[in-house]
Formats: sequence, structure tokens, C-alpha cells
Amino acid sequence: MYRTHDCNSLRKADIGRQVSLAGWVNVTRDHGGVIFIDLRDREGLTQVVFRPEENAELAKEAHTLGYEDVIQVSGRAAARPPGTENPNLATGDIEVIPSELRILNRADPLPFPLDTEPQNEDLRMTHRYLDLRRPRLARNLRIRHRAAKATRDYLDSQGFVEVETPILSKSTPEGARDFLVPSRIAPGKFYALPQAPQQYKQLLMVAGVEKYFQIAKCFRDEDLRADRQPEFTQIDIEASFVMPEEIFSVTEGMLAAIFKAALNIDIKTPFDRLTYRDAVNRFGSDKPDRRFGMELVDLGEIFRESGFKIFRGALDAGGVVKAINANGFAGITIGQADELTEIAKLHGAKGLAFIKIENGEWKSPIVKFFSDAEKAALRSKLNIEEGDCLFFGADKWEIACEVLGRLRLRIAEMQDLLGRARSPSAPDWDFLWVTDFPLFEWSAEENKWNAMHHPFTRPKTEDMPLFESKKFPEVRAEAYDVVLNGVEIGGGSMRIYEPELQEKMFEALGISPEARQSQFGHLLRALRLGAPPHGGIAFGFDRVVMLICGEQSIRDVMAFPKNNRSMDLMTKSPAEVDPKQLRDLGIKPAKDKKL
RNA sequence: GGAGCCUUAGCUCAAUUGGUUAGAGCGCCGCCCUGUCACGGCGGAGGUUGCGGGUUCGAGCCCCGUAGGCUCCGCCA
Repeated sequence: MYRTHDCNSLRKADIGRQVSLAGWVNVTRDHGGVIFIDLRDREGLTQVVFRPEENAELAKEAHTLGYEDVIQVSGRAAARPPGTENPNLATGDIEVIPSELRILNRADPLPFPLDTEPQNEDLRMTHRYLDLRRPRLARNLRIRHRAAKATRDYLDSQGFVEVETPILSKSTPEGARDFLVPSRIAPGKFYALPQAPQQYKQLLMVAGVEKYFQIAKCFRDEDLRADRQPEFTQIDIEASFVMPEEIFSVTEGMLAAIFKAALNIDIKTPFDRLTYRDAVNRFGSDKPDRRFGMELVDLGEIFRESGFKIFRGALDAGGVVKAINANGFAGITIGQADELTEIAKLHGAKGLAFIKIENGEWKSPIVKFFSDAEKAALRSKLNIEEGDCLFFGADKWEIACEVLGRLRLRIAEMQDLLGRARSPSAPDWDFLWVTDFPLFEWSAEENKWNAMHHPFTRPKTEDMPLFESKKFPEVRAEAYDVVLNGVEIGGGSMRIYEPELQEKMFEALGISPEARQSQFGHLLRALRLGAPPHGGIAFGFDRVVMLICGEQSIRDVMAFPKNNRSMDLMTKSPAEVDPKQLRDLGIKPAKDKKL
């Protein structure tokens, strides 16, 4: 037996007991005579004391111990001499006086220290197993575990059944780029790794499972971000004979259970709801961060007859004039103004007009075009006060909203409104439903309509006539997202369960009848064999855990993440393979990768 | 595909406007130290300043290119 206790369990009551501990040498304090070792395991620290007068042999060996050596000690739990107790340590009343020391494994000097935040992320990644020994990441892994367990326990309590679906799956034309796996048995053919278990879970509804969930690995071969990895985990949920309300309440219950288990926090349910239209109109985003104000204000009424041509022109063309008021931001620097102008242009604005309110004066080249009445109306509508800074968008609705939405977020960052390093116990967990998404979005690149959510999403019943008459931009979907503090953490929809409607949807998306059969034949067939009405939702589990842990990147809540370029620096994957493996698969690498 | 920031010792960082032999703390090695808890003290080793080119009497610093890392845009049904 290596140990009788972990390194966080010995207390005053254990004094005199014979104990064994095992773990890593966290730090040594070698006084030449007496030697102190802080022994660490995943639970905590215990001080081990070697004294020459007690055991000269052991003390001599203890002199050789270094950082992260793995050792086992057996001996007696003793009271610390009065005055040397350490109140900062749970085990600070006691120490272990060993009669035995086994050095289980020596450690080389470490590539980076474990007691400070390393800056060099690729160094951390190449030695990820060391990085994970650091308390922060070790804590994150355990929070993640608790969140996953709470998910399973809660959904189980609600009658949901966890079903695994295939990883070797089939490529579908819609959506993200697939990871492909070549087939050996059918040379030239490929499996695809699932972007989501979407079709399988719908087929499980046809199978009569009624309530399904899965903590599912998903794969998307797209470029990475701080909150996007090629391989990630979803909490996937689907239920039959349900309305959106029932999905909403299961979701709220589940998230409440997760936050209770992970942080012992009671989140506020039910969540507020906002339609897509309102979200974009008020916050310039379909995943609004409502933790600070600065809402978009419509100024159409004020400038309808304005002499300021830019605003008037936008309105006459059927667009909008909107503004945000950044309170106390009149001190904006030239660099900041330039950056915001860049952002505005990048997202389709022709430029960025802003007004600084300084010393009672409105400072901006555009102010001279405003009438007194317009100024007065602005003042009241935007609640303008000394020190404010106003930013305007005059454009098509979509562009004006998006630009101001982006500016709003960047300005909030500049003003540090988001409290960058938020503590996990931060009280402002702002959950929100965004509903009534458009069913379609226009792809200028492909010159066709695409499904905004996915091709199996139902149109809202009241919008069915619009769908039938092909007024695609106006059709709303029975689709919804969950947003937490401005991060989209989940989304779902009611699905199409009627084969005729599904065919019409495919038609609208420009998928030929032949392609429908080859790509979705199994689903269309299933819809003809007794498919119940159904719908569901899926959550980005990594993102939820990231927010719970107060991390800025999902890499910090994954054990072995990939870097920016989708590489695992520890195993050095992807890597070349033996030519024989390629031969078995009937694959010949192209000489010129640009082919 | 594009933009920005970054790259100096094992790690974290410093190095006036371009100017002598590129420094510090931690770690590492050696010596000393019997109640510390980030123990302490003395000494030592350790650098092609990511790489390649250019400007210059002289480049860690300026310019060009390139590699890598991170962040963002595009992309992510």
C-alpha cells in the first residue's frame, strides 16, 4: 500500500498515528540540518520533516530531493512545535516525521515552474501533463467533471436516456467542413466525423426513444479561436412530443443543476427572453451581453426631415439611424477612435461619426449640421451628460446594428466594463433566451439561401404562409439560442417531422432531388415511417465550463487541446504515416498541395 | 485567405535616442546553514537576442523577408 491518507487529511486528531503518504515534492526547505518537504498530491499539501538526530540516514537522502520528485513516506503524524503551526495550510497543525522514505521516481529540472503563470503557451502545451499539475488547471478539470456529472444526473432524473451515436459517420453537404476518415474496406470512400449528432438524434426520436441526451464529441474542420476547437464536446438533447417551452424548462433546470454542482450558485430561472429582432435592434448582436447598458437607440424620428444629408440619405433609402451613448468616454484617445473607425468600416460602414461631450460642448465635425431641435431631441433620447461620447450608425438596418453592436463590445472593453478577470463567484450570470431566428440567410458567395440553424429546423407555424409563398427573408424559425454573458452557449429548434415539408425545405435550399436522396434519403424515409413531432437543443459544454471556471479560452478547460493551427504540440499530431498505411487505404498524397 | 501583437539564459522579464564584455529574479550546479513554510547566505555555470538578408563605423534596438505563438476578421448549418 502506497498510502494511508491523502495530503489534505491529517489533522490534530491524527497526532501520534502511523501514516503513509505519497506524492510529489512541492518544495524543499533544506536547512542543512533539519529538512522540510511539502509533499503534494491532488488533495493538498502536508509538511514532512527530516531530522538528522532522528534518522541520519533518511535525512541524508532527503537532502537530494528536488522539485516534483515522486516519493512515499511512512512515519508518525506529529504535532508541530508550538508557534510553528501554519494557519494557511489545512494540515498546518501537524507534520509527518518519517521512519521510511522511498524515492519512487526522480524528476529532471522542470521546463517551466508550476507555482507561477507561465506565459509561453506552446511550452505549456508540449508538456501538458505538467501544466495540468498546476492548481488552476487541476481545478478546472474537476469542475468540468462535476458539471458533466450534474448534467447526467439531472437529465436522468427527467427521464432522458443517454445514447451513444457513431463517430464514424457520413459527410453532409451543409454546414462546417468535415474531418474525413478513409475507408480501407471501401477504397476511395470516406467516413466523416460528426459535426454534431443531429441526424442520429432525430432518428432516435423516430426510434421511439422520446427523451435522448448525450455528452458528445463533435468535430469541425474550421479555423480556431479562443472558444473554438476542432474537437469539442456538446451536451446534446432531443425530445419527442414537446413544445419549445418544455425544452426551455429542461434547459433551465439542467443549467441550474450544473451551476449548483460546480459553483454552489443558484442561478435565476426562468431566463429572460428576447426575439432575434429585438436582440439585434437593442444590442446589435444575436448574443447580447446585457451586463452593461449602452443600448442602441433608434433616431429615425429625429432625423426623418434632417438637413444632415448622411443621416437623411440613410433613412430615405429605407435604412436606419441609430446611436449608442458611451457614458464617460469623452476622453477617448485618437488611437481608440481610429480602431473603432476601423471596426466600423470592416463591418460595412462607410465611416464612423462620433460626438464628444466635453466642457458642455458637443465636439464633432457633424454637429454643425444639426438643428437645435435635433440636438434637443438627441439630448433627451440618449440621456446625454457631460463626459459622454456618442457613436452613430446610419445605414441599412443590419449593417447599422452590427456595426454599433461591435463598437459597443469594444468600447465596453476599452472602458473595462466587463471586469476582465472575473471571479467564478461573480454574481452577474446573465442567462438569456434568444428566439425567433430567421429560418434562412442569404449566401452572397453561393448565391442561394442557406439554413441559418440547419435544414431540419421548422418554420414558425404562423410564418408557414410566408414559407409557402417563398418570402424567405421574412420566415422565422422555431429556433432558439441560450446566451450567457454575451456568449452563445447553446442552440436548438423544433424539427421538421413531415416528409413533405422537409422536401420543400431542401428545395428552398437548392438541394436537388437526387442529392436529397443520396445525402438525406435515410432521414426522409424515416420521416415516412411514423416520426413523432420532436425538437431539442445542444450546448457547447466546453464553453459552459470555461465561463464557470472564469477562463478566457476553452483550451484551459480541456485536458489536451490543440493549438491555433489545430496541432497537438505534445504528441506532434497531425503527423506523417507509414506509406504502407496509405497503401492499405488506397491513398496517394498529392505532390503539389495546391492541386 | 487577411489584420494586429509577440519572440532576449531552462522560466519570467530588463537593456537611454543604434554605442564597451547583453543584465536581474527564479530555476540549475557547488559550498554553508537544525524550525522553515516562496527558508536564508556565499560562489558558479548558463546567450548565434527565433531564422535569413539589408542599412550603418557599429544593430537585441532601424528596414525587408521568413518561421513560430496568441488574438481578431473571413469561416464555424
